[in-house]
Amino acid sequence: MAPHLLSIGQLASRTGLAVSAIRYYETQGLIEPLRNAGGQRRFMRADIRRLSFVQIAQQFGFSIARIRALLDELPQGRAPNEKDWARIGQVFRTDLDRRIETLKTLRDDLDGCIGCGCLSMKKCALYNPDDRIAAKGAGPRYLMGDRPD
Amino acid sequence: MAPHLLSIGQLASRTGLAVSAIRYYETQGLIEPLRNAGGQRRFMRADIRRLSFVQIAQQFGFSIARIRALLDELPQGRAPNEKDWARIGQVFRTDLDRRIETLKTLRDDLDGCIGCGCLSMKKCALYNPDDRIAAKGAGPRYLMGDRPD
DNA sequence: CTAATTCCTCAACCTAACTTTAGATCAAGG
DNA sequence: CCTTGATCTAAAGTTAGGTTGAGGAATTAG
Repeated sequence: MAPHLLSIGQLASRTGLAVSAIRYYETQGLIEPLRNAGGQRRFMRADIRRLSFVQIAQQFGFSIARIRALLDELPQGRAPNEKDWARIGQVFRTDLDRRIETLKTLRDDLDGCIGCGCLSMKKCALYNPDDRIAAKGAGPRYLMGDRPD
Repeated sequence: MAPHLLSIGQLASRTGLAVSAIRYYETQGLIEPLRNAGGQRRFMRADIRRLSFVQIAQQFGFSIARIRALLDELPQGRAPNEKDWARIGQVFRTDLDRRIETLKTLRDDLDGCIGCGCLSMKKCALYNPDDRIAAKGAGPRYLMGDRPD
């Protein structure tokens, strides 16, 4: 085997991924291995980093589709350099900040609720959280079940 | 219909849930409606709050199984009071705090990475995150694909 | 009383992210 | 050359959290 090419099993042990997962990622367009004469997949060393990136992104809660979009921004011809990866890191950063803020707001709302008995009263911040769940469409207007009238 | 009992359609419009979702929640043990003579479900008003709680808990990212466990702590005979709900609120609070901390750690690690070119270098905090992903078993030791030697 | 709703159950389908299985082929060691 | 282990494809199975549809019964409005 060409010294710089890896079989799927070798890539699996280098990344910690299951062989089946790597094949699945190929169907999802996250990697595009070469094939040898016998039809077996042959991966470049850069694919190790690429799949490692996939795993990190998944820890961050990104979907396969979103990860593919990020990977599509990497250069095609050359191996990605530090700046390429750093630019993607910035996307993570922004996303994490947003998620932390969301959770903090939720927690703070909840704090008010615990203090004031919100979970059964009419005025709590979770009571009419239109802004937070607006994206979900015509959801419940009065989450804890009390009526407006 | 008894004045204090609700049909599944009424409960659906009061909670914003789909009728099918309410039936599903019953199969999952989140609610146990009565049945009328004709075999149709009849819900108590307290179930409005119960299902509203389910929706809030889902916003918090809790699984059905975990929500069922929380609901199981509510009193059986009487309608839950403020203290009952507040005790559960405390569980949310603890969980949220833990998740915020996790995300912050991840973000701070990432900040170091962006600053130092981590995403392609050998020493970044994401490089060997055993502590963070230990629970996942024998995962990759060197996430970004560089070898230890 | 009749028609229109609503509700019933059961089974099948859906997305995401994979794993498992079956049967066949490829590659490498002795 | 032969055996063993790795790989191949395609299809089906898995878990979570539901939705959809078929065929039939109950309720409600007029």
